[in-house]
Amino acid sequence: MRTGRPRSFDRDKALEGAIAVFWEHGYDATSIALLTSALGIGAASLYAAFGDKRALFLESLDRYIRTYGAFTQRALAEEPNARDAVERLLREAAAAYTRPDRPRGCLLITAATNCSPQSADIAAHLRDLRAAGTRALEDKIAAAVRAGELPARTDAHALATFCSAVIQGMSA
Amino acid sequence: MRTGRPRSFDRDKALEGAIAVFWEHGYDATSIALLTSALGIGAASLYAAFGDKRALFLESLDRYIRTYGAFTQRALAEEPNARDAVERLLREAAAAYTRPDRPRGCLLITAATNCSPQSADIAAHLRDLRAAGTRALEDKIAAAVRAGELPARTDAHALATFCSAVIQGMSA
DNA sequence: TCACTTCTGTAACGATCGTTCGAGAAGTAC
DNA sequence: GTACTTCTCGAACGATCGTTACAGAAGTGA
Repeated sequence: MRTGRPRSFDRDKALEGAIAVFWEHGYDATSIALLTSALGIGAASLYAAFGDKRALFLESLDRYIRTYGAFTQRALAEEPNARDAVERLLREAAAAYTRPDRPRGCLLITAATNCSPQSADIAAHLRDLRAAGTRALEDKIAAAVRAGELPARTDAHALATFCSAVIQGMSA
Repeated sequence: MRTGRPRSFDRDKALEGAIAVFWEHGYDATSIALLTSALGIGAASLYAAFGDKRALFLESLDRYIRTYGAFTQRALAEEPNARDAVERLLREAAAAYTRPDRPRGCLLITAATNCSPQSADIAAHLRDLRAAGTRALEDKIAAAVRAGELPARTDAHALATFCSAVIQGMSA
């Protein structure tokens, strides 16, 4: 059994709250004071539970991708046809980014636009994640081209990039 | 003649430099220290010439719209056909947002995403400016529909919103 | 009960934020 | 020359940033 004074808050609920705050304000604009007041816990507790701000953001990001943002991977994995996958992707993105009970847009897209120079690594990390998503879409399209579902002259890279741009535009 | 010690720098050049810094880092992430080092001016001189940070940003924004961002209004004003206007808009936006000698994207779109709560009015102002641009596009499309250039059932609002989303996506 | 461990609230750290004050520099007007 | 106005440099303001030290609270194991 774990000894010592038990934590007075639910770590998972706090993480969920942190996701909401980061989602709404981005990384830089989310201060520790904002987090502590939103989550109702002291700064020391937050640091003891999650490390520093950067680690808390990365953990929030990881959970976000596996929950709120998972529809993108599901669309690509569950739809056998590439065209259906793209259509579902766009439809679900439009729905997900405008839900009234959640912050608007996509955490990956908006969290680190215009970040300060000292958090450039966070911005780079988010850029990599977005690029990975675009590449997954490109692979799906390229596979469909090889399978004959799409015209042979389809530029998979350009099409995937365009779809990502549309999604990023919807997010804003 | 204006008496007193003359200003040691070119106000217009400084404003141009401020546009570049705001364009690259956004509003919140642009600190006064960043501006003074980029422009080679002391903080007091900057305040004497432009007021405070907010006023400097608004003046930079005004000048940006009339120079770098003017292609949008030109496309709508100079192209008689709505379809040509939209095509030109998209092409010129793609070119303008990827010029290697300038920061990427659009200042209006990226400057105040994820801003801190105390600069929410700046974000609201930028939102209004973007909305005005979308409305101008919508008016152009609606006029084309009335003139018979586009199908009568065209949803001008939806189409204009979609084009704006694509442009905003290209900016990111 | 008593040691031990872990968490919590408070207060503070140095750094940076936007902004301003004061002394001196650099001009014009007389 | 002197008076006057304006700008420039450096230091400093209070506020906030992310982060941590410290003392006490609240548990477990004996």
